[in-house]
Amino acid sequence: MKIATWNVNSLTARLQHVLDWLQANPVDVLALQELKQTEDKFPFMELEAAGYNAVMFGQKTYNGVALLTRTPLVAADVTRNIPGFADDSARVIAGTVDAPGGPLRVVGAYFVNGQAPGTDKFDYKMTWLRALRDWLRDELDRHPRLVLVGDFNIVPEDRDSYDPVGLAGTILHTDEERHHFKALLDLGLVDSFRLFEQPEKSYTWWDYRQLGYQKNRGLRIDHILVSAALKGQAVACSIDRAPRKWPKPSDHAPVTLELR
DNA sequence: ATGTCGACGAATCGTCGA
Repeated sequence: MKIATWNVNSLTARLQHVLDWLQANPVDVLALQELKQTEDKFPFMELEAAGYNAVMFGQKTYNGVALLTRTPLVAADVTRNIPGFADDSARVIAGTVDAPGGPLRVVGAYFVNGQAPGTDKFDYKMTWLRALRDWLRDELDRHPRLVLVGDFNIVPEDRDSYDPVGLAGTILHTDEERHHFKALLDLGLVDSFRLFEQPEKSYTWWDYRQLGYQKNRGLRIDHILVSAALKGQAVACSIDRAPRKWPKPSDHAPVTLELR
């Protein structure tokens, strides 16, 4: 069973990339972020023709998340955003899929970027991260078999940044953000990418500017965290850089986890 | 290199967010 996550930077602009990638990589679940579209624009038909069911939570211009699945989700328990946390942004969608070993809870999220420390947006990021952790604590009680996937907008460790010294203390690299990432691990979640040997300088995002991809000036900010109950079933986790080389790419690459 | 990309509203570019 394979679960993937991809920030597509507008599904309107990237639908063909998603369809092409799914054809080559027929994962069981694909979580998408930054759809930048409302539900009436969402390509349900095209995805269905490609063999995928979809649930989405969108808004105009910004944010927006979806879960694409080869088999329909348990419809009754799809959750949009963090329950009890008032939020103008569409950032979270969670659902349950049937999987070997029992139902699997998939939480797809587009974490707040936060702009820069000291700004209102950074404060919102901290508040949102606290609310996410508090909700996930309960969610893990209800669903011990859980994966948290998406664009975390957090560089967990120095080795996940092309310039950890020059960028120390800047957005995505602050101690406060890393503290929140660790707080998720303290819930029993594990960064599945680090369960396996990985190439040096593995990143999931590269700035469009300054030949960021060509120079591998990237960050690893897209993650797949697995609950303790699932950790033993993880077989592989990898970043697929291929679509980052296609014409008009998303600035993010997809990440895929394989569970046995 | 503020050095790109995408969406939007209003104009055929400026602004915002990432």
